[in-house]
Amino acid sequence: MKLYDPQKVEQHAQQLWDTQQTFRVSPDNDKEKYYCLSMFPYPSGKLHMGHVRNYTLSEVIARFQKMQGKNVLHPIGYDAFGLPAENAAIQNKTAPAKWTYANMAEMTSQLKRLGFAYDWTRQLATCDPDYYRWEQWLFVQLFKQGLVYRKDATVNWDPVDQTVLANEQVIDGKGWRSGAEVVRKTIPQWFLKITDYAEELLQSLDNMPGWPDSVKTMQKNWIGKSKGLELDFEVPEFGRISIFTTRPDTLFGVSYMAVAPEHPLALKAATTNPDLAEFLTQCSKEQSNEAAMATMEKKGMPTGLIAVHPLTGEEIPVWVANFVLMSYGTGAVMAVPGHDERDHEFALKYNLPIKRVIEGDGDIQATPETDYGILINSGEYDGLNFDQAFQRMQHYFEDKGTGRLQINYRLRDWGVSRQRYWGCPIPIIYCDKCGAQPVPENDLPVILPEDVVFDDTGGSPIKKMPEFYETVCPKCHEPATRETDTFDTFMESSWYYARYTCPDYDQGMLSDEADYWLPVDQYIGGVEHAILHLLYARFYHKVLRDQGLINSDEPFKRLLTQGMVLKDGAKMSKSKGNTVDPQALIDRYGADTVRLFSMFAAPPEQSLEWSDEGVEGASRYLNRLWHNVQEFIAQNHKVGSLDKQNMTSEQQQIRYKIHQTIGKVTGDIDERQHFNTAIAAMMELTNALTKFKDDSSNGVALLHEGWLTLVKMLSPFAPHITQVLWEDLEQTGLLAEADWPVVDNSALVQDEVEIVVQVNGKLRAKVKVAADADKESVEAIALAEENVQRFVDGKTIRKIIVVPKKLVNVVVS
RNA sequence: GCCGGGGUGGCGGAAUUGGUAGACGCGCCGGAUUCAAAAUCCGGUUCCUUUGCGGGAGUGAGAGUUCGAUUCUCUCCCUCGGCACCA
Repeated sequence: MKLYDPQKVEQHAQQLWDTQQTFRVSPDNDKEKYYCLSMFPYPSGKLHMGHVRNYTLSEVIARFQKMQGKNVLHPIGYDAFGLPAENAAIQNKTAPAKWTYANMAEMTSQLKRLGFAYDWTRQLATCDPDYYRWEQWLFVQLFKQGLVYRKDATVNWDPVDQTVLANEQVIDGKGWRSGAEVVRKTIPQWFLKITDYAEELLQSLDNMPGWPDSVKTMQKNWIGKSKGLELDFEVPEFGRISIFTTRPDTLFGVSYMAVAPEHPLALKAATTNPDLAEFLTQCSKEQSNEAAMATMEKKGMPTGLIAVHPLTGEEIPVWVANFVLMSYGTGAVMAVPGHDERDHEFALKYNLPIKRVIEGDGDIQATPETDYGILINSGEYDGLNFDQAFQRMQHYFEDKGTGRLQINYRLRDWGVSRQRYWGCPIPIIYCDKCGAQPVPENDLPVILPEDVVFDDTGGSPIKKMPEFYETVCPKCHEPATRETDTFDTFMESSWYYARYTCPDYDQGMLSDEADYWLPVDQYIGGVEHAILHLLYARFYHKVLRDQGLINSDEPFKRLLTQGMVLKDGAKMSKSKGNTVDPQALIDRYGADTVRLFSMFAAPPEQSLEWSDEGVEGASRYLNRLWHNVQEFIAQNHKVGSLDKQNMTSEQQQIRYKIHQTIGKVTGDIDERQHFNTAIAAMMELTNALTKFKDDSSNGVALLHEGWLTLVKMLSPFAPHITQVLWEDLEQTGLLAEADWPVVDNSALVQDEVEIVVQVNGKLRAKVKVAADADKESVEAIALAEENVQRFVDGKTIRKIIVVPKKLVNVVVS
């Protein structure tokens, strides 16, 4: 009998797919298309188990869909720009490009060794000028259409290295290399008007049944639509300032105002107030990310300025507060400590008045009451509820011209400028006379020089390369300066899924083929991308649609968010030293085992706890399968057709098991996407077939059907071993191109079912009844059970609940 | 802090619509095979109690709804992910 040699088996199968170009696809209008995609990897070095898991998930779905007869696009590429390449460049004294290309080559060979069913002809890398030139082209179009603008924004500045730091490079408020205290610095940067699409991005979520509710909720909250009033407050010594509030009903409870440290009012007041100026400097050293803002100590300082309450005429102090965000609303808020948590905390700390203006009987001085209610202490507005008060105030301020209805979004415009080298150059030229000019389309792409040297500060080399940034103005042809910032790498990952449909097209960003394949039918990737990447990609898709490049509204029909791969309860990482190298496992057990284990260990959405023993188990299972099928083949039976009319009870049972498993596995892959239970069901079938010893003609026919069915169903998970078993079972063609098995409902008919008998909800017996037995006879059979009688005897039967084909519950007292 | 997940045997997990808690696998225990070991095969394996049949408890903690709750509701604890310059 043939022995199972994974390395030999896998080489054989991979060679077949390679020479026959099995997974190369082109549009075919005779077949239903299916586009299956995993989030592409950042080429950080070698593959890690998270990659293996991600790509095996899309692999199983892609191969399954192909066996359903669909025209399946399953591509792969590299998200090649990014910070780690620069870090490696500093550390290893190599150019980021060199490091990146070497990593891509390494990872490609690993992906090939895993036998993934990719169309390798469509491979792309985002650092390729043939890719990013179209990103630059799109940016120029958006620039011309006014969807791009430049404004000042905050960055982390390392004053020693004289460089901008990513949030990740700021550790406890200090630069990661220099250790210097990082400060906030404001510099002009480019923005995409994603907020123009906020409403559509929000509305479309209601029409995306293929996305997990959790992701849709996160995006909804991220967009954060809120309806409120924008109100103008007169500040006699400054002018008018606007605030945004969702709670105008609490306007009479305002006891102070607060503005962001970057607010013009704060800056002006600081010019004559050294203490305030010092406070603003302090604020500029605090981290500006949202988590830090929310958890830091709330601090403030009065500006000395007074605002006039628009309804009562009362004078209220204007404070600067470190928790007010310049980037949300107007950068100024009215503070109602009686009915807002944060205002309350601040008022207690600085001894500001707390007023009750919503009915209630708690101690408002001790605890704020944030629920809606009936207005009190609000003059003519007393007795109104939230909606009434909102409307009357809206009308009042609109008539006066000092307030207006305002829909606000928490979502901010997308800042795309990065002061980094290893990214796509922003195609802009600055001219002293003509201002910022887009690079003419004929001059695209602006190519990033790849032969560069990094110094120890980590600053971008192209900022010191006159041969890169010295140019002429495309309008007046006078000497001008090229933009040296590059794009946020989310720009590349926002449209790569579309470029896979036509990766070599050089006449435009996308060809007609895009609309054949798009939208992506199944997208798979880490849950950590639930908001940013997925929101940016959705935005980009709508932009591409509005440019007339594609005709769908959303990029990803169905989304599967996979959990992380853990070892010893922690995320695998080099610094923790708890990584597992998939390559070593492939060398030892083969790709099929690694793939099978990664699918079997946990359902895809959950985190996966690594287990060396579990891999051993997967390998053992494949060995057992191989052995059992080879043993069946070695017996050299003549396989005839099944005589369904004359089956023994055992034969009926094994046939039931085969077809029940087909239903289970198909549903688990297609609908539930719980691949672990699909594998468990196949293991059960393997166990059942192994135990089924029957040399009769029907027995052999059933075993043949069973093993063949199993080989087919396991093929998306373990395509190599099953391809060889398929050949050994004397089947023709490639298993990857075979039809998926279909359930024969006649095999699932059962005359008898087992039902559970409970007394007061506790299991007391199991009985077999006819499948079509009526309620009365089921009750009678259940009550006749000896162990049921023990618990019913001497008590009164209150009622009997019968769930057909499942259970009987006798309620006694 | 805010938003979104997760918590079930010794371990990974199963229970799909409120209906047998622990499928499948790992580990462990016992047996077969072997000169011996590895590998393989067979059997057992939630905990407590019982020779056995059986009984009791049990899904992070506490309450609630229900004939019946791992599943629904509320409060709390722990943990993971995201928070806009990591990708």
